[in-house]
Amino acid sequence: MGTPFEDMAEIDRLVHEPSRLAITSALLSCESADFLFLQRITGLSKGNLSSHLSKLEKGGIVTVTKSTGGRPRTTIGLTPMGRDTVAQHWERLTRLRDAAREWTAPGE
Amino acid sequence: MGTPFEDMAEIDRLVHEPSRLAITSALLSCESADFLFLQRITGLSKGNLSSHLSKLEKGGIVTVTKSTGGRPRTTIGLTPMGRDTVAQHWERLTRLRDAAREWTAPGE
DNA sequence: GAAGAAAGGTTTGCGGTACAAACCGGAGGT
DNA sequence: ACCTCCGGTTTGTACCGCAAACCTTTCTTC
Repeated sequence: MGTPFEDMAEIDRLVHEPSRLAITSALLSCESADFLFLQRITGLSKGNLSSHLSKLEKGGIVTVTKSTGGRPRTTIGLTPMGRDTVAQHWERLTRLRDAAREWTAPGE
Repeated sequence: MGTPFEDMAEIDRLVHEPSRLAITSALLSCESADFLFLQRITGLSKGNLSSHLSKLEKGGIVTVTKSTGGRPRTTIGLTPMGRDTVAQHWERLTRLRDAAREWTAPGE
């Protein structure tokens, strides 16, 4: 690991994207949530939420399971790896902010 | 303002982009920095740093001033508005993380 | 039991963006 | 005078997010 500033280059853009950061952060504190609930708290349209979830699923961050029988119902949860990834992401961001707080330009 | 989750929709993507978040956060704690210094701490290529700075300048976040006479030298600093924008950005991010920490899914 | 409305998602089209790599202009060395 | 290298800018391409159109399966109502 380099400085927090350099580290931003390695940031996971899959998670960093604002809507997905909201989704994954919401999922951090619960086992799972259903589609409509996520839609409500993020304010995203069905279409965009769906496409964000597909990307997160493809990236191994979340699992998306659809109920069979009755009205369709989709439940979303973080994978163990996803949980790690999101946690690490927040760590990096926090380190960056803290570094910015403490730091003054060298050579000045 | 809505919930921290909804708020992510309003996040300023100009500042949120990882490289630019590194740049602007670095600038938060100093009056100004020169091009090469920013390049060094962020690890960006000249080309990309330059293009990020142009976007930040166009968005009114930073000022970019070039020295005349002698070797070219470019100095970058946050505008007052830029300083506000970046600070607000961090506030939003912090609120999101804190919300994710405290929150458990309602109705479950 | 058939038609229509509607919930629950998916796909598509397009405008915008980041990054790598080519390019450029002028100062210093020789 | 030439060459080279520092300090940036421009360009070209591949990807990405968003809105809006589209699909599919379930309820409702007669």
